Amino acid sequence: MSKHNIRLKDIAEELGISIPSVSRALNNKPDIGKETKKKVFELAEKLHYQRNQFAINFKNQQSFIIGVIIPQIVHHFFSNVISGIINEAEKSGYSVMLYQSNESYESELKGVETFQRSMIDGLIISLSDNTVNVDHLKNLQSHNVPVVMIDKVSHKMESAKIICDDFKGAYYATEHLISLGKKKIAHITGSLEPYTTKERYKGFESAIRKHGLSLYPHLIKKCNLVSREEGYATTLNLLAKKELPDAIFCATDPTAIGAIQAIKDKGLKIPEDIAVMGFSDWKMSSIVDPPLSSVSQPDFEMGRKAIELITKEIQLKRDNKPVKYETHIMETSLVLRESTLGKKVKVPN
Amino acid sequence: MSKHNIRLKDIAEELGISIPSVSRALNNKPDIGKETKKKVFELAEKLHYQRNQFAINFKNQQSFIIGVIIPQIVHHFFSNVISGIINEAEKSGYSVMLYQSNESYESELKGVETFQRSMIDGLIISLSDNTVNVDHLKNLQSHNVPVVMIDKVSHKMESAKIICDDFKGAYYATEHLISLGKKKIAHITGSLEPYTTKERYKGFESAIRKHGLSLYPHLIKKCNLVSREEGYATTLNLLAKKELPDAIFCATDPTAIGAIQAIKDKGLKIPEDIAVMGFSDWKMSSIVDPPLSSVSQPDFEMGRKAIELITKEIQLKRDNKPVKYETHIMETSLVLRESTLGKKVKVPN
DNA sequence: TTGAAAGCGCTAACAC
DNA sequence: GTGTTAGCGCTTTCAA
Repeated sequence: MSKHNIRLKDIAEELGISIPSVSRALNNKPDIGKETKKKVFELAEKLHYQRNQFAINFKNQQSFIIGVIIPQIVHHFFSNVISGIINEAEKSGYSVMLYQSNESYESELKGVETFQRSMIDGLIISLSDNTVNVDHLKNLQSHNVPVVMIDKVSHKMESAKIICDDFKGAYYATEHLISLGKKKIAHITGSLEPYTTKERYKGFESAIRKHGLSLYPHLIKKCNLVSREEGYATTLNLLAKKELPDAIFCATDPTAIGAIQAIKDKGLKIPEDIAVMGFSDWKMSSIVDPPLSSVSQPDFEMGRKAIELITKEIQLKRDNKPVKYETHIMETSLVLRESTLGKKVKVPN
Repeated sequence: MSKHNIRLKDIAEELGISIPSVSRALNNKPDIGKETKKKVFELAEKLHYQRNQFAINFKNQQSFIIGVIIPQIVHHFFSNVISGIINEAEKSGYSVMLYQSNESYESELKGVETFQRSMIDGLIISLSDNTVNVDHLKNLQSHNVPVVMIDKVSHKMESAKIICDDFKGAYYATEHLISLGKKKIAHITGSLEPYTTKERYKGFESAIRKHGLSLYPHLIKKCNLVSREEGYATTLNLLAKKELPDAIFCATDPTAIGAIQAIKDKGLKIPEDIAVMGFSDWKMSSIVDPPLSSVSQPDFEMGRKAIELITKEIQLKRDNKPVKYETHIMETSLVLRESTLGKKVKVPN
C-alpha cells in the first residue's frame, strides 16, 4: 500500500520533464514528442498511475453521473427501466446513481437534495404518487441540471418526458375482451391522480363506447393502491352483486391477480365465466393460475430512451445551444394468456 | 438563469470580507464573529448559494459514493438488497451508484473500472456466477477502496462478507418436509459453483441423514440456471421414473415454481402426492397456485448491514486504523404455505 | 475574530 | 515540442 497515489508530478519529476508534458502525453494530445510520450506511458504503466478523477471533475465541473429517482426498485416495471438506464448509460460513459422515493414526496425531496450535493449531470425521475409540487425539479433545472421525466410525469413543468400510450393500451385491451364476446365488462381503476391510471380508464371507456356497449356504473370500481389485496376485495365486492360482469379489466397486474384469486375462490371459471385482463405485464403474471393476459410496457426501452434524451440535453446545455423539450410516447403491446384466451391443451410427456 | 454559480468569493466581495471568513461562517466553525456569521448566512440565502461539491470532494479526496455491483436488478432478492442499501446509505450521507453485471465476468470488470473512475469510496458487490478471478477487486482494495462482498462471495480474497446461512436454511426446510411424513425427498440443486447452492445441498443432505432417511441418488437432480423452465423439465423427468418422490426441495423458487407446474400438469396433487419447497421466498411465490413454501432470506437487512460494514471500514482506513474483516452469517427463516401445508379452508364472504 | 497565503491535481493559455 | 504560469472553489494553516 503506497503512501500516496501517483500524480503527474511524480512522473514528471522522475522523468525530468514538466507536468503539462506528462498530461499531454497521457491524454494523447498532438503537441507532444513521440519519444517523450513513450517514456511517459511506460513509467505511468510501471507506477500503476491512475488519474485523479476528483481533480478532473473539479476542473470540468462535470461528474458524468446521472441521478435516477424512482418510487420503488422492487417493481418489475421499474427494475427493468433501471436496467435499461444503466446499460445505456454505460455506453455513453455515464454512471448511474439510484434513489427510491418509496412513493413519498418528502423522500423524493431528500433524494433530489442528495443528488444535488453529488453534483449529478442530469436527473431521470419517475414521480412518487404523492408528489404534486415539482418546485424541487424546477430548482434543479434552474441550476442547469437537465431533468427527464419518465412514466409518472408532471404537466406542471417543461421538460423532456417519456411515457407510454396508456390510453391506447387500455383501448386495445378492452377491445380484446369485446372481441371475445364479453358484454358486461368491469373496470378496476386507480386513484386517478397519477396520470397513468386515468389514461387507462379513458382508453377503456372509449373502447366500450366505440363498440356500442354499455358502460355500467356499478361495474366501475376505484381503489387506491391498485394492490393485490385491493383487487381481491374489490372483486369480491363486484361478485356479491346480482348482475355479474363477464370480464374485468384491471388497471394494474397486482389488482388483476387479486381479482383472479377472488373469482377462483367464488368457484367461477376464468375466462369462461369471467375473463381477466391486467396492465403492465409483471413477470409474475405469467405464472399465476391461469396465466394473466396483460398490456406490456416497453420498460427497458423507456430507460434506454431516457438516457438518450438526457445525454443529448446535457450536451446541448454545455454547448449553450437551445433545448427543446420533447414528449416521447411509446407503444404498448398486448400479451394474451389463458385468463382471456382459455386453456390450451397441455400434453405432459 | 445566472451566468455562473455563486461562489464564496461572490459573497465575500459583496460583504467586503475575506473568503475564509465566509467559509468559516457557512461551516459553523467556532472562530467566527457572530455578526459576520449572520450576515453571511443571510446573503448566502438571498443569493441561493450552493456549495460546490466538486471542490470539496477534490480537496478531501472523498466522494461519498458507494458503488454497488449485483448480477441482476430484476430479481426480487437483489432489488430488496439494493433497497436496504440505499435506505441505509442515505442515513450515513452516502449516495449509491449502481451497476449490474448480468452474470458476466467481463461486465463486472467494466463496472469496477467505471466505478474506479467515479472515485467511489467503497464497493459492495455480489459476484457474477461466471466470476472466478477476483483480481479486479484486489486491485480496488490495494487502492484503498474497501470492498464488501454480499451473498455471492469469494473465498479467494480477504474482505468483509455478508452471507446468509444457506446450510441451516436448507436443513430446516428439509426437516419441515420430513416432519410432514415425507420419506422420499427429491432435491433439485444448482451448478454447485456459486457457494450458495452447494451449501443448500449440504444442508439438505445433512437433514436427510440426521433423520435416518435414505438419500436416493436418482432423486438428486442438478440443473444449471435453476430457472423455472429447468425446474419444469427436471421435474417432468423425475416424474417419468417409476418410483416417485413424495416431496421436492428446490434450490431456488423459480425452480420450485416450474416443479409445481410440472406436478399439476401430470395431474398429481400438491402437497398430498408431492410437497414442494423452494428457497429465497420471491414475491411471486406467494401467488402461485398453490402458494409456495420457501426459505426467506433477510435481503433488505443484508443490504443494510453491507452499508454498516463498509462505512465502518471507510472510516477506519481514513483514520489509518487496522481493519479486520468479518464474515456475517445471517439467519434465514421458513415461510410455510400451501405447497407443503395443504389448503386452508377459505370462506368467501 | 479575521485575513493572507498556500495547496489539493489537473489542464488550458501563452510563451519560446 | 516543451516549459511557465495561472486557475478551477474550497479549506487549512499561519500571522496578526
